[in-house]
Amino acid sequence: MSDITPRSLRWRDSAPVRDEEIGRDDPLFVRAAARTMQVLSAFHGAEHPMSLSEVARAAGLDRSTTQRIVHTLRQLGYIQRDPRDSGYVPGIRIYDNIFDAMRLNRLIQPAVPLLLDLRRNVNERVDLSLIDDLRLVYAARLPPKREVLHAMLVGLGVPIYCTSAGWAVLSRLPEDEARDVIRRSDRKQYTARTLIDEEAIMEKAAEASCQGYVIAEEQLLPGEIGIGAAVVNAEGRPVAAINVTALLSDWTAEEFGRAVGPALVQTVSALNRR
Amino acid sequence: MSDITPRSLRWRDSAPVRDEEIGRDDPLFVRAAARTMQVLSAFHGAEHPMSLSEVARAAGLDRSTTQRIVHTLRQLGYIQRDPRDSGYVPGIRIYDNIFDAMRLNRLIQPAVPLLLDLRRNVNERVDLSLIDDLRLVYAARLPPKREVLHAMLVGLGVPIYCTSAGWAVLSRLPEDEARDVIRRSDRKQYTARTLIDEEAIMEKAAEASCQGYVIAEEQLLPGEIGIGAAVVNAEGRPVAAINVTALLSDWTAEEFGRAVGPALVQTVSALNRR
DNA sequence: TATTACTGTATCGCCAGTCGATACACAAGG
DNA sequence: CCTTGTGTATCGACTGGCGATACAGTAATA
Repeated sequence: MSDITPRSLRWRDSAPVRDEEIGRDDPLFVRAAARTMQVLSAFHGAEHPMSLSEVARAAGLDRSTTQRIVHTLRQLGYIQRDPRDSGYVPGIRIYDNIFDAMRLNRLIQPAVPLLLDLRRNVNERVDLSLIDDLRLVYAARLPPKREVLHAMLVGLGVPIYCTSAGWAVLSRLPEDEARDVIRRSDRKQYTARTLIDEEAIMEKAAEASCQGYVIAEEQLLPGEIGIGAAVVNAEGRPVAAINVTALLSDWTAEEFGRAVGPALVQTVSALNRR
Repeated sequence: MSDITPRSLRWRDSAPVRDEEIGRDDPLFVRAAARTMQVLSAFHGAEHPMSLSEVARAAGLDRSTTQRIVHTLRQLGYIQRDPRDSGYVPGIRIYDNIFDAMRLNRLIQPAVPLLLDLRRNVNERVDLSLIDDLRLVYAARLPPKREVLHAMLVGLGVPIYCTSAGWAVLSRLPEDEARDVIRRSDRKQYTARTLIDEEAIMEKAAEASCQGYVIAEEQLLPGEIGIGAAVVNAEGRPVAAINVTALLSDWTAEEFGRAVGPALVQTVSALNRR
């Protein structure tokens, strides 16, 4: 079974609903809702449609409980049976939620035309991502004219510690928070050049801080070069990031920075503080 | 507040979780899960970030209950507060679910390269949509070179009764089911030319049935022309649809059909019965 | 043909957990 | 001042969900 993303591109470190989060000492915390979402998020990183027991295991719930919740979610359209291979998969109803999320997101709406402008200028892949603790989640993704497969990876999460956009985000955080993010990341060595040393990463953040953007070479995928900048809100806190990605075979880092950097900074500053 | 979709493009007939669905006579139906999803789907068609009371009203739940569920979903990242305007909006965690849904969908994976091929041939917007009862939900959407805004409307639902893709879907259903879908649709007159008569719609379906594709002119938006074909599974039931959309100013219906039809049929048949 | 290990599905009693009433602090607008 | 909206918190009554337990089917062992 092929996948819409190459194997190397599937990061599993998206944060699932953790078991410990349930049963917390919070009178307002309704466990049933958490259980429901645990079931829904049981599909994280799954390779195949999942059987009931697999869902239960992934959700950390009893098989009986899982059964009833799955049954309910199925009736509501949030879970379906896979038509061929037997097993459960997320249902179409989910798509409604993502559409609502994008529609109500104050950042995405004004960003789209600006991203299109940027793409027109630089003619490489342009991404807008939102920040989720340790990772960036693609919210919009414009492929370059030269089409690659990644047309629709909205929802994919990439780590902050080893991406250009992530470094740009770090540069806008107070130092202690930035270091905290880095430390809590499980720094995997995706390529030989992936930075995992805290100081090295902070140095990249510093670079982003003074230039407004920062370039990452081969951090997640060999042969890939990225340039990223962070979007901040009215309080100056980072809320999103934009990055442009290209192939190292087409650019040197210096050329890439000179060609794309200014346009990127301009796009980001148009979105800042809104 | 601008929106990522023009006002005329926001169909509200996406099916929310209905109140009647809760409290049904089903011992396996867990109400708490339904309540949770009612809260999550309360954002359907919302124009602004919603206050607690608005969420409660939209979800059809008590304010207290809503409060606790929102509280929980917020801790889990499925709901956030809008940073500027006060109010709740769907959280980033939602994006994980959509990504899982797409990744585990057996149809989307093999479809992407085929859609790219098709787009390369016809050079107009190409959509893949999944069927959700009365509507089609965009699952992949490839904009044409000539960029329009609609870069990322994954998750948008459009009605079946008045779209080319929808007619193609109808053509693959048994007649009684097709008529049932049409009757249950609340047939709105989007444009002057929108078909709302059952027989007229069935005729379009018949056209789709013999040609393999069908053309729709100005059904949802003035000036828009679309051509659609349905994808069927091994049992011959429709599971998805592909449509190509262009501007009436660029094509006559006949030209459009001759130019795009064969390529579309070929793409669809490559996806059929898998 | 048993045996085992999976599926998905169904039933039911007990008691944990949720509902919803009720209340409070605060802000905006008349 | 009152009124009407926020968001948040507390708590007792009672319901509704948990999870043990069971069963039919299927597929891959022996």
